[in-house]
Order: sequence, then C-alpha cells, then structure tokens
Amino acid sequence: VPDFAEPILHVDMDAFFVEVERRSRPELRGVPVIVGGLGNRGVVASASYEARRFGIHSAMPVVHARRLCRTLHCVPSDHGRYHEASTAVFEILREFTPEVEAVSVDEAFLDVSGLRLHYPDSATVADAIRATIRSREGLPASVGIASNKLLAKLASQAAKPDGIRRVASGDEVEFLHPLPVRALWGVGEATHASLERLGVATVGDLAALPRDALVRTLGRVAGAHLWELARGIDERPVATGGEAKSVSVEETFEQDLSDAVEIEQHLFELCERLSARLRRARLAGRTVTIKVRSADFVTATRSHTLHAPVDVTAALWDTARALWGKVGERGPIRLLGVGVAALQSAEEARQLPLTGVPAPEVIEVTDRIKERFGDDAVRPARTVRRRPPPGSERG
DNA sequence: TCTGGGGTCCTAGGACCC
DNA sequence: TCTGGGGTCCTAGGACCC
Repeated sequence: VPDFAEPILHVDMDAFFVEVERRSRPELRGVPVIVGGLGNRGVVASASYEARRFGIHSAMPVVHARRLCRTLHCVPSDHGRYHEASTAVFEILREFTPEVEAVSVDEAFLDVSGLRLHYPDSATVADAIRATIRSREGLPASVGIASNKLLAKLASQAAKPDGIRRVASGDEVEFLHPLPVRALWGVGEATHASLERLGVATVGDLAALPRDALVRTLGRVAGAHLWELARGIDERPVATGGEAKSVSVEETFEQDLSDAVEIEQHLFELCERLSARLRRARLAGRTVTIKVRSADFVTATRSHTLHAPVDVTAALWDTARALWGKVGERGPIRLLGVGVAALQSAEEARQLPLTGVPAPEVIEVTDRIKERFGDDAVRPARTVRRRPPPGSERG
C-alpha cells in the first residue's frame, strides 16, 4: 500500500468557545455572539461567524465589539467547560491515531500515515474525523490536509468555517505564493512591519528575497525558518507528548492598584492559585518570575532561580515578595502575574525544608477541602480583605 | 478602540568555569 | 601589559501563538 501523498492533518475547531456555549443555549445559534471577559477591560476570546461579519475578532476589547454590533450577545468565559469539551475532542482524535500534537485547546496536528491500510486517502480520514466530532460532540471542526504542518495549517484556515481543504502534493507553491505573508506561522505584527519595509506583501515576494537578507533583518533562526516556509519547506515532525515548561497565573485589575497592602494581597493570592495548579499537576519548579504591568502598559519581569524546586504557597510567596521589592516604583499597577519555570515532577523534587512552610499534612488537607468545596472554601487569613466587599454586611 | 490569560521560543549580555 | 575559545546558566525583554 503506497504512503498517503498528504499525510498531515490540521484539525481546527470553529469559534470553539462560542460553539460550546451554543450546545446548551439554542438562543445563541445563528446570531452574533462573543465569549470573553465581560469586565471593563475584557477582550473577545471567541467570536461567532455572524459577529465576525461586523468586523469583530479575537483580542478586540469587548467595549469596542459592542459598539460595532448593537445586538451582540456577550457570554462570560467558562474555561472549565471548554477544557472538558477539548478533552473529549482530543479523545476522538486519538481514537484515529496516537500521532496527535496539541497546538492549543482547540487545535491539533495529526500524522495519519499509519492509517493507510484502513483508508484510501487522508481526505477520507479527515471526513471521518469531522463527522465523528460533529455527531459525538455537536461541534464544527475544519480540517486542512497537506504534505507538511505549515501547509496543513494554512489549508485549515482556507477551509473555515466547517469545511475541509486539501493542498495536493505538487500544488504547494501555487497555493502558498498568493497568500499574504502575515498568514505565515511566525509572522506577527513586528515581523510584518519589517517585511513591509523590504517591499514584501505576499509569500511569493518573500520567496524572491535572498536568504541572507532575511537572516540579517529577522535573526538567524527566524530568518532561515521563514526562508524555508516561503518555499513550502517544513520538515518539523508531528510531536506528541510535550510536557509543560512553565506554569503561570496573572490578573488584570478592573482598576489600577496603588495601595501597597492591596498589591501584596493580590500577589499573595496569585501565589496561592499558582501553588494549587502546580500541586494539581504534580509539578514543582526552580525559577520564579513575577510580571508587573503599570498603568502605561509597560511590562517588567523579575525572576529568581532557587536551588531546589518549589510548589507550596509559602515558598512562592517568599520569592515573589523579594522580587516585588526589586521592581522599584512605577506608579499604579494594571496587572500582576506569577509564574514558575524549570519544572520537575513533584515526586523527583523533594523540597528542602523552608521556614514558614506549612506541614505536608496541612497542605494535603486544604487541597482536599478545596477539591470538594471550591477554591474559596479555605483561605489564609492574609487574603481576607480589610474592607468588606460591596453589599456584604460584615465582610 | 485601548489593549486577557496562558503559553513557547529566541536573543543578548554577564557571570562563571575549564 | 594585554589579556583565547568555548561552554553553561541566569536574567530581562520581546515576538509570537491561540
């Protein structure tokens, strides 16, 4: 049996968060909908195709989207549900082949070479995948089919919404060269601006540039990579597995924070959330980073690498507080974040004894209480606000 | 219009080591 | 007095992705 000529599939869920909401809320079908943060600083996370016709797109501030479409339905994000739906979709993909690379919560590459004894071609596999996701999960997916990841990804974009598109071997350059350079993986706003200055608008223009010129303007790795992509060359394999390299939490405040005590309380709460996520994932890490964005949107990071990996709040907090002291005065704060990198599994990372760290039994018990009754069920006294929240009687 | 949250990877300089 | 070559690790920032 000959190999498939186009063995790589890119499966991309259409308006994923919106479609998950629509399963349980029929009134959202066929109308302009966005899912996103609904606070005054929220942005669009997912927009229905009806909403996109108004010029609405991901990452756009919600207030702006509302102005573009008077009848827009705005739904607050519920990441727990999207995560569940994502798990179900990935289970379906892995029923077809174990060669699945998760790109994000709603996107994956598949190498379906191994199915050549069971299907006449990879397009038939793609049809079966789409039909299964539709019937079992009630969700639309688009699939791009090609000889490599770059082209499969671009093909799925061309297939959207709820479609399928194959780039036949031999037709790669014909498909690729008319596309705008911005469509290429790795060409963002900054690279696009640099390329525009070189007179590059399409992928075809890019392919006409000498390799040296690209490496000079974009750097060694990015330049060389882009030069190959412009020719349709992409030998990156579909990589399964892929362990997390960092874990982080961050929060943009409804109003910028100026009060030092309040800032420290938020930083502490972030350490708590991060610690809970690390332990749930059975991970610990050595490099702690804090992120601070001031009112003018300028972002600074400070990081410190410890001798031993940590996962408990107290250890994260000790380091985060010391890093906060290194940031210096920068006026009102818009965002705070805490992250951990240089990860190891918690089992191999036996922690050194640290002062102020609660006994393992205490941590285990509070984790179990939170699993059962929610994250707010047990909290350190430090995270209790000094002023009562609006509407509460005693605080 | 005014810019979320969670990630990955690259670059560049400095410290440090052989 | 003038001071190599190469490697790793750490830190800060930035581009990019969904």
